Amino acid sequence: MSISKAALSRIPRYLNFLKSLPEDGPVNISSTMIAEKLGLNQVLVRKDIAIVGNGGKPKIGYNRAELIADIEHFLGYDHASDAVIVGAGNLGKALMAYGNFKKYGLNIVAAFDQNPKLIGSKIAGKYVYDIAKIEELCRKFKVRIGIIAVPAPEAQTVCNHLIDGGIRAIWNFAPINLYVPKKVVVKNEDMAASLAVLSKMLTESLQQYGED
Amino acid sequence: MSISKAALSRIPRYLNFLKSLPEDGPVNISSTMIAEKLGLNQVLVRKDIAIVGNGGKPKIGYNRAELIADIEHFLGYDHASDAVIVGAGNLGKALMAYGNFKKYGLNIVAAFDQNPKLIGSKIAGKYVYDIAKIEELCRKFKVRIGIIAVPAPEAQTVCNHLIDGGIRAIWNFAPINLYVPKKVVVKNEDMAASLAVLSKMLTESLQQYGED
DNA sequence: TAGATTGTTAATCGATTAACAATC
DNA sequence: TAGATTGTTAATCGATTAACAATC
Repeated sequence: MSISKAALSRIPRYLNFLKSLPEDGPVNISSTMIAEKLGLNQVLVRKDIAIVGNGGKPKIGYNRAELIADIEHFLGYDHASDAVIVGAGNLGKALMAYGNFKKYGLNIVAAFDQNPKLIGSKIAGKYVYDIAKIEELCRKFKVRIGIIAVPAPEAQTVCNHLIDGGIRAIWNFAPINLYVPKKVVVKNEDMAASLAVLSKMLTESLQQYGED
Repeated sequence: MSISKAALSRIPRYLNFLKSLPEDGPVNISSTMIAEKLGLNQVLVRKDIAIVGNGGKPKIGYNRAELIADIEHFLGYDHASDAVIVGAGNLGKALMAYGNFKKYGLNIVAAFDQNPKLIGSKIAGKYVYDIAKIEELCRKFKVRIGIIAVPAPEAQTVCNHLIDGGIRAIWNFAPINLYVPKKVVVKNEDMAASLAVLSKMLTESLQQYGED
């Protein structure tokens, strides 16, 4: 069954909500409830759940624990993929320290930086290697995912090295458009885009509800 | 003229691309070129540009400098909005050090943290205040945008304080669903969602192009 | 049985793409 | 003038929502 990016993006929200419910609360949960709490249409929620889980029961709803397990499996949280991160500055550190990635099926195995003061040190339990070793180490450990957390001017160079090392997916935090071969996928974490959307939402809200 | 979130998200990419062109290069640029470089449909690009700019010339294209100015104006990069950031840990620091926000029309005026060691210090030129002062200072300085960069368990509390302080837009980096009044807008920077999309793109690419 | 809820089929809506006229 | 490019109108596509049948 195929799933759209929009639908896919909602799945982790369902999981997050389901996990926030008290352990000793009701065993079952309805799509109506999920939809209401997350501000979504209930049919949409049911359709999304139909893709990831194996169904609920009319009048009963979905078994919460089962649904959690289904979503975690669907999202691959039960078998982590290895990743490397390039750039051990504030952003890189923040990402490594974030810690939740393992929960999200992403296992950061190493970091790279060009700063001699950082090379050889450990951050959040991960070794920081010389950026010159990207290709060699990615190949050696068969890593498929690279996270780019370097300043924009260095991002394309870093990206090229990652690809030379056999990386097939890039999570790009640098505010720049990367050029990659067709078989490499890029997901941009585009702060400027987010900010543009936030600004517009704010402007509309101020118009609709007034300044106070 | 109204603009969709999808279209809005593309606008900063155009700007970024236009600015990456050499200063002493051609004066004009065509939608065809922009579309090709960014991997978009050319009609889409023209429609987007029609919303933000005041037109190009058949056979000539768009004046690059004018288009840059139009986009910057449209995105509000020429009149910054004040914002505060809550959480001066790694992520908060990374966001403050990022520096580009001012370019993007966002002026971070202060940070808040609960850590006594940080309170009173300066990070990237911004004072870190006690988290207890959020409401008071947001009111005083009439700040409308709050950035949440605290751990998930604290996010809702912080959010409530920001709203009490008159904040109307929240940029949320905590992996949690925030509950807010109707007039407050929230933009989630949802890492789990991004990661889910990246994973799926990777899986599809591996299927389509093979493992190597 | 009656009501609540799931799941599916049809309708709607909005965004993207295609076709093409306008024009420098 | 001819060709390239913009800008607009129509067609397509996909996602969301509405209607409703199935069922515990």
